[in-house]
Amino acid sequence: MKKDKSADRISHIVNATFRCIVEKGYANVTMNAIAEYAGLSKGAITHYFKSKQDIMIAVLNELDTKLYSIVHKIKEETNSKEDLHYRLGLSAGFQLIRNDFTLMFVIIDFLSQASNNTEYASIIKSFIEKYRSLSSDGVQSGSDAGVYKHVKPGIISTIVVALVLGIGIQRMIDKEQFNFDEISTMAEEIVINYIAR
Amino acid sequence: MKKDKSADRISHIVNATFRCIVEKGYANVTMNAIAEYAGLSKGAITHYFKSKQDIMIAVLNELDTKLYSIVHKIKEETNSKEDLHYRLGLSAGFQLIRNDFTLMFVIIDFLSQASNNTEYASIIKSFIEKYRSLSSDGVQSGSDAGVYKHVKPGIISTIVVALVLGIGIQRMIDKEQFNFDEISTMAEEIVINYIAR
Amino acid sequence: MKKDKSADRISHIVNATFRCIVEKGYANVTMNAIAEYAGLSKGAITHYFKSKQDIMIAVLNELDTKLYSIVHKIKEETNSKEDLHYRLGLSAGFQLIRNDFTLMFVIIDFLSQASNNTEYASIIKSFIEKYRSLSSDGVQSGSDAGVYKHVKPGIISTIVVALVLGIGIQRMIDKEQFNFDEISTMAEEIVINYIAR
Amino acid sequence: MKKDKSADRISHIVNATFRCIVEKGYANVTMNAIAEYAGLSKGAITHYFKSKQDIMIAVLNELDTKLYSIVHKIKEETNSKEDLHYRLGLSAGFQLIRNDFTLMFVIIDFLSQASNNTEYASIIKSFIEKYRSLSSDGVQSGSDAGVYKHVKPGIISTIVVALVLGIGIQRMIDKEQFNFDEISTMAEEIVINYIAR
DNA sequence: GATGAATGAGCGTTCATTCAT
DNA sequence: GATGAATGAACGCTCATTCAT
Repeated sequence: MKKDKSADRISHIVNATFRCIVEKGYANVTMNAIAEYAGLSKGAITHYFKSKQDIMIAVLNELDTKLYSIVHKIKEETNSKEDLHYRLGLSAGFQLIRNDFTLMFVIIDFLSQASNNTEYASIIKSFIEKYRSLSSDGVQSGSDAGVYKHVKPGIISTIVVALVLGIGIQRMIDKEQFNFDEISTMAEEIVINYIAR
Repeated sequence: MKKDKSADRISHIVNATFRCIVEKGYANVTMNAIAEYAGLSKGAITHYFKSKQDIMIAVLNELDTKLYSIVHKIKEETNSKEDLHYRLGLSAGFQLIRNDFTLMFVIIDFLSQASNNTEYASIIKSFIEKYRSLSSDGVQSGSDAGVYKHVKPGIISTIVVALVLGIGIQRMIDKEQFNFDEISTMAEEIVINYIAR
Repeated sequence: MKKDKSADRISHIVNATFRCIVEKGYANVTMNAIAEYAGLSKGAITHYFKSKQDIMIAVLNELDTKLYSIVHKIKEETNSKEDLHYRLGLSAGFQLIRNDFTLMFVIIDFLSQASNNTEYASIIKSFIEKYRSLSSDGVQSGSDAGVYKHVKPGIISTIVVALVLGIGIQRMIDKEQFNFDEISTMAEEIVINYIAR
Repeated sequence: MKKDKSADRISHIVNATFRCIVEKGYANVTMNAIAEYAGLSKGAITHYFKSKQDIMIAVLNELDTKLYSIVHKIKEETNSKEDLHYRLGLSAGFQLIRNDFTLMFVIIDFLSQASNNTEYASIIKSFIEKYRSLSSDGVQSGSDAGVYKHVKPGIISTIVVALVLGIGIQRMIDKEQFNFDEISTMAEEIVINYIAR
């Protein structure tokens, strides 16, 4: 029971920190701000996490887990042979960043830290790889099922991930004018047009 | 002559700062670090730039200018009707980030700051727009020349930019294993396959 | 109880700063110096005050409060109709700066900052006005009681304050030789000679 | 001839610095600001003065000289036995600060520095003494001439100076509402009422 | 003479971290 | 468990002063 309470607190702090990053940006998140957002004292934060970096890693892992669960859910849903779109995982990715506007901000924030932080780097790398792997598996299965041409799944999946990231970034910059739906639909069409028989 | 010397110093500081960002990441660039990289005293830096942010904006503008000049050069080169690849501007983008490994790091760094810095945001936005516009023009002219299908150039160009950014990011994360050439070639093929008659 | 401890610390810092101003002069008071005088770290100071200016304003307000309480005390004491001296408030002012040698230093220091700091200016103005008002009331009551001639109390009180400030400044400059008692006695005599029936 | 040019430059710099103090306050005067006000380069300033403090001392000396010349002029004018006012030097002092609004600011600025700067202190002291001495002489001569009572001139002159300083300070604080003329007239009346036969 | 580039000490302030209570 | 007082290193920046040109 105590463990659960502790786990709750930890999760509460992680969520507060996530909101903090979304609103202020990674660089402007302070321990004070996290404490404020969490409605706890500064001391309480350091009681559960030994350093700021530890909190950030927990946030990143939480993000990874959240995204993975969505990815996994989609994998389960796309067993129909005809579903070319879902098989690719492109729609899934677009849906992800479409519904949560803040996701790209946080990903880019961590990405920019990753070059000087091996721990961040490896979590991000693993996440990207998991997503590519999902997409790759989908392509392979589509290929095996005869609905896709014979293509290298690893290459296609990289392109799929690139489109999600690249389109997400451009919407980030362009907020108001970006026609997300039209562009994401076209991106899917282009890829499927290439690999579909 | 004196003016030139001053301009040299300014350019020297901007370059030092760029290297600094590449090696340490934006967040870890300090005035002290810039001074060290530039081989000058801290005071000398503030003699030429009134604030750290001013240096950063100069770096970003310099980056913008550099990229634009390459983009412009490519525009001049692609007057042959048959050159489907260059017309799109995809090859150009890939070449850019292929040859300068550090470019993506710096772009992502500034991008992550942009959400809290309108000045950065507008420079980045303008750069992305310039690139999209180049690509868009290429698509339009290809369309007019009858080598491309009738497509919305604005959409295609967004996808082109997305591919360059998204592939660049993945190489950034994957440094050693990423098969940049194979992936970029395939990305081009997919897009051209879609729009070519 | 905890609150009291915090209030103690704040008061401790304010006192340390006051001593600092007395010994070094406003312009030479640094956060480091305040911390040293208070026997705390620099960080501890900013824990209680968000800026140096905030400390200074606290010092000035404390000064104002201290002086006002003396002024008030004197007001209570001067209900005897015959007490021409106390009624004016001149003796009170002289006593004030006579007993605390450092007072004039600090007042002049803040005064010199006031032209560029509206917050200081308004606190000083309010203090001066409170003192003039006390003096003015005394004159008026003396006038009503028939022990003073009919004079404009507002003018007399300004002259009273001027004498306290002007004599205080000259003692400040002249430290050793200044015959404070003889001069202040004569100043009172001159004013009382004018307004007494 | 060269000497004169140099003297001109020095005087030019001193004047620029004086204006600088008036507009910004002593604490905010920088070498850069002086150079700007003087329309010279920073190097030119240090060519004529070896340090910032040296310029300030020159400004203070210039101020002393200016004031002394006015004081001296008045001394010459007040040989008429009947002129009780001028003899005291009170009118002179009031005229001085009445016509040049900025004078009190600068005097207070230097005064606040004086406690930690013996050079400033001695110049200010000497100026105050010169003024007291003038007033004192006037009182003495008035006493000898039989138009004044027998009083201690040293004491009266201190009170005269106190009134000028104290009234000047109050006008400084009160800018808009201060009724300078009425108050200064009354101040004179009070003193003369006391010492006149 | 005159310039302004360059220096570096010192400023106010921020903030992750420690620890007594 | 929980607090927030306290620390001190590091930050961006200012500015009097020096000195090569």
